[in-house]
Amino acid sequence: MSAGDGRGGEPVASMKDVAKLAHVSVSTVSRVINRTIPVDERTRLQVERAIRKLDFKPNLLARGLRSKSGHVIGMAVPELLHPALSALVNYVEDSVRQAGLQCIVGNTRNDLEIEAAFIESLIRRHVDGIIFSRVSDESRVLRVLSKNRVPMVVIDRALDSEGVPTVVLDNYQAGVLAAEHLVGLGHTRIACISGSSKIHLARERVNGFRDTLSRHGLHLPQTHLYEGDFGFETGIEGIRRFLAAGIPVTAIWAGSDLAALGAIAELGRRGRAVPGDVSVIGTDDIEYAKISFPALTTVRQPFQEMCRRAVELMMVQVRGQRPESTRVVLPPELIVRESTRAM
Amino acid sequence: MSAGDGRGGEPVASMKDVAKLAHVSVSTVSRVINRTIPVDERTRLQVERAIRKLDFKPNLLARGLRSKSGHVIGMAVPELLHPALSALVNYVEDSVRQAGLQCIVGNTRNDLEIEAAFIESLIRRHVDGIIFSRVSDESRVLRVLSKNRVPMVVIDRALDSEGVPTVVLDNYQAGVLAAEHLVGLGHTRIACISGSSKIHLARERVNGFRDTLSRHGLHLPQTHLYEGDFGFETGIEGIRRFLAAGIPVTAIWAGSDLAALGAIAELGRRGRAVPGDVSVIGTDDIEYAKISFPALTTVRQPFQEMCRRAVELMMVQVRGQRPESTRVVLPPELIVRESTRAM
DNA sequence: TTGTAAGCGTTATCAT
DNA sequence: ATGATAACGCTTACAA
Repeated sequence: MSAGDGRGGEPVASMKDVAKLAHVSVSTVSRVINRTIPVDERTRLQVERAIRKLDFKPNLLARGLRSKSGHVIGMAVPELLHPALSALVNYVEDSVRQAGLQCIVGNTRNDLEIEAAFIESLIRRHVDGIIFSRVSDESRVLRVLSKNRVPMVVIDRALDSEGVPTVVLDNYQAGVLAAEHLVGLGHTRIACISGSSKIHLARERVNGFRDTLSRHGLHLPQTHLYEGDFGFETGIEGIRRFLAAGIPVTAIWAGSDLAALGAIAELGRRGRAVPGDVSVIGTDDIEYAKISFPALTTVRQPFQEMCRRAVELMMVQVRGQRPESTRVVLPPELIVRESTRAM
Repeated sequence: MSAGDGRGGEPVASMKDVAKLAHVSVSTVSRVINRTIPVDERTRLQVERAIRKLDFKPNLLARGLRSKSGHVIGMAVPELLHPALSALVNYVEDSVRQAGLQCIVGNTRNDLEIEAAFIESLIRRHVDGIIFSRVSDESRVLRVLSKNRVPMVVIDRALDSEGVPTVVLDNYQAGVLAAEHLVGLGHTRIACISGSSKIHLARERVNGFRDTLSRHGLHLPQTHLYEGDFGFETGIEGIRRFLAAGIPVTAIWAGSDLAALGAIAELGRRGRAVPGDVSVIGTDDIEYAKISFPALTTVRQPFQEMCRRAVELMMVQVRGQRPESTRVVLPPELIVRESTRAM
């Protein structure tokens, strides 16, 4: 209510103000800031003094409008509370920041409407690029892409169609690693809790797992394979099924750490100790894997590297170049902790 | 290399193109889009047809430049992999989206340099507002605030200084709830693993805890209080100290769920069952509290509500109003799961 | 080396 | 109800 109450402070200096104070033209100020064209030492110092004096900060909106790059990218994930996906956001943000840009992140909540609206907004905002995780609907994304030609990279879940640069895990190899670990520990009664076989990535993983068991003379019958999703509940449900069917497993591979954790919890509640009675190995290596008890043995997805490569792939496009490879496949890694044990 | 190889597609329609196609002026197009001034039914239809035909999308950069609102806010958190903080991002993003804006999120990594650079960028970008979590350095933030007068809200860790709108947990009450739960279960040998007493919020929590124990005729000696941080390792270290000192506790309150989980893991490795031998209660109610085994009893921090209120507090300022209350204090809630048990 | 001026795509203030 | 036209703050030919 008193004087000086209103917000606003000093009314934000613009290049014009700086120019006036330094007795030069705005273009000279621009040159000093962007170091694009050599400027006389003396005038440069003058301009820099004026900038400091006015605490001038270039307006990124104006710059973006003019030079067609706002130095922002968009990142869409289907779920922000999921530890694997927040890891993705974390590492993408890191790489993006190192490249000098910022990240608009959107949680699409696995909702096509929200996803579409978010992408639409990003395009209106003329972001430099978009990084996607787990796209829910291929066609929609591709339509957006073809219309607007905004640099785009898909991470973690590949689109089958070519042309959209993609970073994925070698999912078959993930299955191989899990199977070899369990077999190496002497297990023979082995089961698998997986994502839906409709999802390419889930199929690949199971194939690698099954093939490797076969190579060791072991069989993975359909009864020993529970297909749910990659969530915690799926782990619980998988154990319930196996127990209800009286299947005497001593080792289980889960297609996600969350499912593995669900399995461990349910086994515990049913009086089975992990790894005493049953060994459990997960997939992903989310943060919780380290801090759970028993700490989770898992097939690690190199999230950090995946994100680094995705951002790299995007920046190449931003610079107007064609990416060398349009599909980056990264190897998984076995991380042995406490939840698996020799028979 | 073939023709049509270059990127760009059709060269993005602008309002001018729409105006030309609809045989009207750009101002009319603007009016149709913003419904700010009544427009003749017939011309409106014409314009709308042209918009559809050209797949015109207003350029948010230009709009932001002109109307001084880019419909973006910035959100800074010190750590994106921490489940409590990714919860914050999740819920803030949700509320912000519902308000029709988007979120630029930055992980400041507890690094003052990064934090300062991020905030600086947000200001250059003329974001509508900034939401902070766990500010590392008060003075710096306040300086930025006073210079630029950008709407700002601090969440989760209050600044002591008045004037910066803040949303916090009633930390004293959190301690009260934890103590009452443990006392109600019949425990008398009670310890506490807390954050540094230098942090106001940690002190408050311990005060609530200690006062409540006193009210029940119990004492919390300094030996039964381990001060670390809010991380997993702190839980481990706390247990080690208690065990090394031969302190026979039967119940522990940890100042974060992460520390509680660390405590449970270390107890397990030392052969103590939870809740069989020792009851453990945490603070926060992160996602992992539900899915750990045993599921974690905890004092819940209402993250969703906190974020909703924070965004609300910010939007009020964005609209140029003064917030009614400059400090919102939300009550914690006791969530009983499996990790605590009666003596 | 420096200045002038024309945009970038909007919104907002005038007239008409 | 509609149309010129001037900003918004910056970059960038083009001149000087």
